[in-house]
Amino acid sequence: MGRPAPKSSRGLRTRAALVAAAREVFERDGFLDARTSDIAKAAGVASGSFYTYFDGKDEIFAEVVRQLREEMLHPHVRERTGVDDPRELIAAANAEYLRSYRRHARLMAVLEQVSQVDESFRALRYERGSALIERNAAMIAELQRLGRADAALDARATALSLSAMVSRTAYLVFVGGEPVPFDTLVETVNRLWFNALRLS
Amino acid sequence: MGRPAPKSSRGLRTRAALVAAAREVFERDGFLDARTSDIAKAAGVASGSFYTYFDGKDEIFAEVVRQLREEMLHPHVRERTGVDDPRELIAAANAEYLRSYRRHARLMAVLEQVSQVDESFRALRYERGSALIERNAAMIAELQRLGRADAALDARATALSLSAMVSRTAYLVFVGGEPVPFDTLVETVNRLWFNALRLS
Amino acid sequence: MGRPAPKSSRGLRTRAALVAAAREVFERDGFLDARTSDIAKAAGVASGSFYTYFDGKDEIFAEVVRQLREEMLHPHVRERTGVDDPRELIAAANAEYLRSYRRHARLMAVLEQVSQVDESFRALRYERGSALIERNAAMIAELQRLGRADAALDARATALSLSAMVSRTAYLVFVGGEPVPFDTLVETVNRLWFNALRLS
Amino acid sequence: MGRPAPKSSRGLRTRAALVAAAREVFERDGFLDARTSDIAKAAGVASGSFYTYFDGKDEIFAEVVRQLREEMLHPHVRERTGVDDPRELIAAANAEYLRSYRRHARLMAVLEQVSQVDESFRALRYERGSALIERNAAMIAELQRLGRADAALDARATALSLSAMVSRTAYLVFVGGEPVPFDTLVETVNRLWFNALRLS
DNA sequence: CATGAATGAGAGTTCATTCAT
DNA sequence: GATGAATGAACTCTCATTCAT
Repeated sequence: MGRPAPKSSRGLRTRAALVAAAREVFERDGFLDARTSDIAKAAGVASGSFYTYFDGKDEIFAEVVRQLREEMLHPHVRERTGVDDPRELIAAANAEYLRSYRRHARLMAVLEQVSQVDESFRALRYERGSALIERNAAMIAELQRLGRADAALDARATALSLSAMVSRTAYLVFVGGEPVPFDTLVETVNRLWFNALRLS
Repeated sequence: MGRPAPKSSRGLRTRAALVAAAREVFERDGFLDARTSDIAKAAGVASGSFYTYFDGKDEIFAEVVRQLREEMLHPHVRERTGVDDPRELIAAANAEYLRSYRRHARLMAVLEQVSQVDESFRALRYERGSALIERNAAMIAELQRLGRADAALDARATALSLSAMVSRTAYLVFVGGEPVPFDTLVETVNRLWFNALRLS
Repeated sequence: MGRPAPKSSRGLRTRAALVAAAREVFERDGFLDARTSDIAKAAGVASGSFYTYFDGKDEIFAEVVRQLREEMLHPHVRERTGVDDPRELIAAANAEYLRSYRRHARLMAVLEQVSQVDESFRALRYERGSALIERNAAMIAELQRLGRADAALDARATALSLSAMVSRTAYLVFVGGEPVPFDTLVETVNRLWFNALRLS
Repeated sequence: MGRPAPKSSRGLRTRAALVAAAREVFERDGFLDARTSDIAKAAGVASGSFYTYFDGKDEIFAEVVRQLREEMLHPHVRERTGVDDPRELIAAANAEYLRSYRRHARLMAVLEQVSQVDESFRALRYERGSALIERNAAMIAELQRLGRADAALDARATALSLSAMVSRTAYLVFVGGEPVPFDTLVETVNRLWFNALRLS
């Protein structure tokens, strides 16, 4: 699956140029209207060269998303070990997520579009991929066990709902243009989490 | 814009058959893969007859959505005058919305898809359509004024976020197949609203 | 399988024009070099109209071959009941086949080409399709039983070989241009059959 | 025409590897579906290296066929001098041909395919190549002159037909899978020759 | 001599929309 | 009003061949 990786540095450069061009084209045109030939042109290569590295639009989009994930996860998120106040943890995660979303809003919009169209990209969305929900559910359950969160809530349904709330609101604001200032958004979302969980 | 409404009863019947067929086809194939010729075939008319009544796929989809809104709003929602306990009001609205969503899940999925693709359908979604957000925001502000809801929350951002939470979670469960029992979903969502607002 | 049959007489005409055009194009260009767009153009219709009636080159070629078979089998072959001298029967069948082959030489050449390329057209060749071999084998076995043909021959292998001889020689002469006069060809082939079988 | 023969032993090795690889690829994929890049890959060289030795697919195929002819003709055929019973000569030639055909069935199938597609390869086939037909015709004429073969037959047409019979039947059995045991095939073909010629 | 990336013309196919009957 | 055939622009993907390194 997928074309063989380039063996020369020239190939490496061309491939990278294609991915960068794809990102631009996807952001500009959306997934459906993007044409492989436009990506090739934007990368400054012949249309056929696209197929030296990718099997089609899906493949290169997957690569773009892979890069996006790196950019959204790497920075600070996991490195925040040592923090054990759940409020701080949640607040930091939300803020980080919203900052990332804002930075990559156009691409997130495309990802959202693709998720609706292509089953296989569903998993890449915030609320589902990578067991984020499960991790949050576990955290909530633990807080409930410690008597620090509302015990009447179903941990998993709560994790799902609150995560959905953050990602969806981010979409409505950064992509949909709902007029909410960034700081207000972060504060509101955080406070809603705390209140919702009845975090002591 | 739009084709003239049919005058004969035969024309009325054909038009209705097309709309019903469109709904089936959209539910089965999604918006993008639905072909006008398939809709015509499903309605038992010639492909050309489609254009006697509609200008294209968008037009007939708009009609289907118009019907959907009728079905989702009419029943009991607005008629629930006289109730003034905010908890009951919110709980009833959420439950009703989730029930509707479940009933029309396939079409809601298509609507979601279309929203991503076609700018002009964005407005039809739950969180924005018909000033629902604004009404919720007003309600929240009123509760805050009465000292019955967390005064620290931004009313509009809160209305937006909580509405987004409900609709997005509905999507994840009813369309995406997230395994959450219906009653758990309703209870969780309601409780999250109450907690989030600190409804006294 | 296959596109729906035309429902109007106009459609019938267009379909027929496409088949006729296909025959010309196949005879002129061979199967591999024939383009569906050329067939459409030769039929005087838009390139897309081709697909109103056929799924692709294979489909229309199959239709051309179907017509060819009609033309090659109908005329006199089966109607020659009442003849029971095996020599006459064989001679008549060979002569008829060779006459047909000569008449349709160009198309037979294309059919030969396609048989080499596409598994699914193999069966259309003379030596295999339609149990011709089996019928000949049965005839040979019967003659052997009556003591009128060389009993030492394997009936089926003989039928296969002699049929192959006729069709292949026809190909070499009518398509390949081997310089053998028609009458010489018929006489030689007949005499070879008689001798080979030792028909008394 | 054709690229210059390699001078270094390294070049010699590469060229030989390409020819061997070509043979495998042709047998596996047929002529039309074989890609020069696959041949290069199978030979363990870069795709561009192919063109150091050959001008294209046709060229290397010609080389493969040249090798095939060597293998099919060299062994015993010509060395059988001293035999002058025509029956033995014919029987030996047929048996040898059929044995060779069976051994190289896959490649013969490809050769057959190519003959249909490429004019310039027609001449390589059994029935025409290298004056075999003419030699057979001369032999038949001689036998007729000696009164040992049916004088009523046209010598050349007969040579053509009987040769065609053998090669075509071989194709049908070894490539087409017609169920005829090898020994039955040889015996039948031989006896058909003898009978057909009325060899005394 | 070997490498492997780059090229780009070209063919098949789809389907929304029109319109003569 | 209904029919259904006709249209044709648009886009993807392949692969033999070249050539700079």
